[in-house]
Amino acid sequence: MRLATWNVNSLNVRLPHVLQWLNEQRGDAPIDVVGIQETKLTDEKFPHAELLEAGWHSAWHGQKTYNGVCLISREPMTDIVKGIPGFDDEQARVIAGTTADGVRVINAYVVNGKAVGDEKFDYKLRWFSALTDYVTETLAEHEQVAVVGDYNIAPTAEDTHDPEVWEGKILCSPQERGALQKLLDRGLTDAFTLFDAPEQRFTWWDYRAAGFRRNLGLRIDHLLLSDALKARCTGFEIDREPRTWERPSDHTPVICTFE
DNA sequence: ATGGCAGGCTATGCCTGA
Repeated sequence: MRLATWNVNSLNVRLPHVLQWLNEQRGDAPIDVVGIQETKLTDEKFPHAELLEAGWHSAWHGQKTYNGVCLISREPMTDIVKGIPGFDDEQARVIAGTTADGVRVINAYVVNGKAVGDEKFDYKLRWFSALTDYVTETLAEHEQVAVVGDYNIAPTAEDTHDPEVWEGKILCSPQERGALQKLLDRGLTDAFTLFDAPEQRFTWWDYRAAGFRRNLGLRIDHLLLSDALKARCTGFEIDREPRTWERPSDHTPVICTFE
């Protein structure tokens, strides 16, 4: 089984890339589920029919202009839950579902936060705390859990292209890293840490100033695994290829393989 | 040098992103 996460920065613009990428992954090791963030689509505009025609099932949770998440899968997912239960949120940032073989997948687009101390930063921390409680409840109900998505948090200084620029700033503050650690402490492992760190570890590059060419990146997209799922994990890959395509998303897909 | 680029919309400039 292969599970992926990808912030596509508008599914309207990026649907051809998503279909091309899913198609290229077919064969020996096809993608079973990909959690997508920043669809930027209202529910009525979600390209459900186009995906189905291409052989993919989907579940979506969208809003106008901003945010929006979905799960695209080879087999239909079940028990779809949208948003964080019990957390009143106008922003469509979370969707969860269970795969055919019983893996509970929570797909999240974590709040950016704008700047440390900004009111959006406070919302980010409140929101992440609610996500942490939700994950804790999910771990009590399911053995195999994956919490995937765009976390908008670079876990360590090594996950930034230039710590001089990033340390202490948004995405890299002690508060955000502490919140991520608290989530991990509930019983999850960052799949990236299961294998030798690749030379290229970033998952996002700034559109500006030739960020990709100059490798001005961050590692902010993650797949966090419960112990039972971690035991099945045989591979981790950041696929930089779609970032090289014409008119790409600023994020690139991250994939976990399971036996 | 604190911007650059990209997407979406109240659109022909502004907001958000990371």
